[in-house]
Amino acid sequence: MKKDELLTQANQLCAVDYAFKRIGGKYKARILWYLDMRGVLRYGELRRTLPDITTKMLTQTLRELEEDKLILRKMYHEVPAKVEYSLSETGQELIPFIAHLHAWAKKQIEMDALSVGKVKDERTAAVCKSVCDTE
Amino acid sequence: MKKDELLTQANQLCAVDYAFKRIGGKYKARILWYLDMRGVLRYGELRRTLPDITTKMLTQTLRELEEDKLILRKMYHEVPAKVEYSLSETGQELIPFIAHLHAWAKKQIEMDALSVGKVKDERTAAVCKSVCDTE
DNA sequence: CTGCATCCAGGCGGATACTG
DNA sequence: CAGTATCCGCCTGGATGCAG
Repeated sequence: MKKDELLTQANQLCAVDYAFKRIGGKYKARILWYLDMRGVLRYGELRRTLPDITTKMLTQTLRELEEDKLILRKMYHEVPAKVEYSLSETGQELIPFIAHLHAWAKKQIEMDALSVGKVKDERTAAVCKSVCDTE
Repeated sequence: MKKDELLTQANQLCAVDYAFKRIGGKYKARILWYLDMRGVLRYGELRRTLPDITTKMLTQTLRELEEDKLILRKMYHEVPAKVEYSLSETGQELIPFIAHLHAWAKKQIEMDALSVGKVKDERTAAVCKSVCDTE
């Protein structure tokens, strides 16, 4: 959802609602998080970092983040094409909150694993950890 | 989505993704936020606080939050019925992050209003403000 | 390499009516 | 008062193929 569409109905929305419309969705927070951790990323790097994303969703999500001015897009007119994405200043303001959420989630996942006794495959978990939880 | 369903696929998920699955959706964050601001709330009070919610979504969302142990549910076997909802300890740990998000969103909304020059209806905005942004 | 176009399924959430 | 039950539209997101 675009920012100006949101504004037209801003009256009936509260701030928390507004925020979730801008950074909600299946991939937005993760992309912001990765961009903060790794700095500047190319399209293909992002795609490899999110193994479950399709090109359609990656492009669409990046466009929305760009229109909302949360990320910066830099094109190089070369052959083959090259595009770099990075966090904007506004986007960086969101990192502390994603970090807090991330810390909370990690703790929860560990507690869940203990109490329920699942998550056996430690190797797979380690892969996810290396991709997602690098600090 | 329930917690145990999440755990079965936890290996392929990263922490940020996990968190958004638990507090994402259209109403979850707002409900947690209101419960923190107002303490204990009854079903009907919650419904009035979220003017745009239907009983189906309110019940469903409350059930999911309860199963995820983010809120507490206390029933009184009286006539007429009475049920009270409040934050659990785990739920309270999420408040700082929602607060941060809320502050960010408020700032963004003001900036958007200035730059785009919309949001004319101040009375309606005031209503939302009184309901959503009470501190 | 970095996308866009098209088609399609599933599920989130809405509307309405009914109940202990 | 605090929900259930049912039906249904829409929109998110997936799969595939094509293009500059």
